[in-house]
Amino acid sequence: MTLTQQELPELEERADHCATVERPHPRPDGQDRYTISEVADHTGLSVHTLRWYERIGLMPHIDRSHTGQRRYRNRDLDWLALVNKLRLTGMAVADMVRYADLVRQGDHTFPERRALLIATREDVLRRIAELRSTLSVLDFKIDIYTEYTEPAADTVLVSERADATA
Amino acid sequence: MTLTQQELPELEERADHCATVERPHPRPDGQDRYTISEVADHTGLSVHTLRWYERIGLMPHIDRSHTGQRRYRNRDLDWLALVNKLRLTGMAVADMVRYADLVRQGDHTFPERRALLIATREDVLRRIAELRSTLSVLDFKIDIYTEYTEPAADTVLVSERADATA
DNA sequence: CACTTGCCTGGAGTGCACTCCAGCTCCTTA
DNA sequence: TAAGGAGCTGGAGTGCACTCCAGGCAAGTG
Repeated sequence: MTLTQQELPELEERADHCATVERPHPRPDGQDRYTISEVADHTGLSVHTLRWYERIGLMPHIDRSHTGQRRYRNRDLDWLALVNKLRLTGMAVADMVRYADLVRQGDHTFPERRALLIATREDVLRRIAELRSTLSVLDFKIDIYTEYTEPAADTVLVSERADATA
Repeated sequence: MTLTQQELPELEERADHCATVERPHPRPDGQDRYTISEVADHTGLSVHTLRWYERIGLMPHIDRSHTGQRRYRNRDLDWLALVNKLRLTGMAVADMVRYADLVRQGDHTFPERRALLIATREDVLRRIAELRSTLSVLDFKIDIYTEYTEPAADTVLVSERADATA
């Protein structure tokens, strides 16, 4: 409990930071022709995964060099950043492919895209609520274990037992 | 952004609610001998999953009826509630089994259990931060689509284009 | 008594999201 | 020019977390 209160500012700060400070592109537009391994380094995804994303239709068309090697652009990095975020929220890859399809189909899919994002947003809110609830449980149990493993010298030991499920 | 601010109270409320209002046991201690399907209904886990959890060592010993059928107790429901929460945070089943092992080994594992919970807690905080960051991105994109799909009658249409990765 | 329902077991199967492999081309460096 | 390294493809393999199946037992119902 105590810890939850303590951490709130930390969370806010992080969220704001991530929202406003976009990681800049490694190279400016015009000189943005990244190899697959550069993109892997930048995004944290493996080269296997990058090729696989393309196969399943999760990526837009990727430019190729004259020898057929992939050359990613800054907009591809942006797309991958979004995919990465959605992935971390637990969104299924199939749903992301659905969204990619909508983008490919053109501007008339704006309402559908919007609906999909709003549904995702609701889902993210639910997950945050779940996590905060879990955090309370963890703090409760950690407090109990702390009492048992680090009893303060000037404190009378509580006779209460650590709860059965701890 | 606007929406994020708006939702904060909702999140807090939910977290507090889940933390403080424990769902009571369906039956009081002493009359708590639930069949596997009752437990499945209560926890939302399938009977398959419940049996599988037992097989892999994620459950403590479960009582059996004279005919060999499982009879779960209230403390088993409590344990499953914890497992369910940890599962929703993305904790690997193998890690939960590790924790269950520590519980089985007895009180001398208190420090190790505490360390494990603290590590999990850090992980949960990271996930919450990620989700909040994703939320910002979603709100940003939703705002853009809202402008394009529901332009207010008294508002001049902005000429800015929806960003490329939307 | 037959029938249905619920539970039991060990083991096989499923879906997802990667992850790796074999065999190839192309380019650079010694 | 030989060797090494990065990239290419289609397809096979992996690990996780379930999910289902076959075959059987026990209790309740008409």
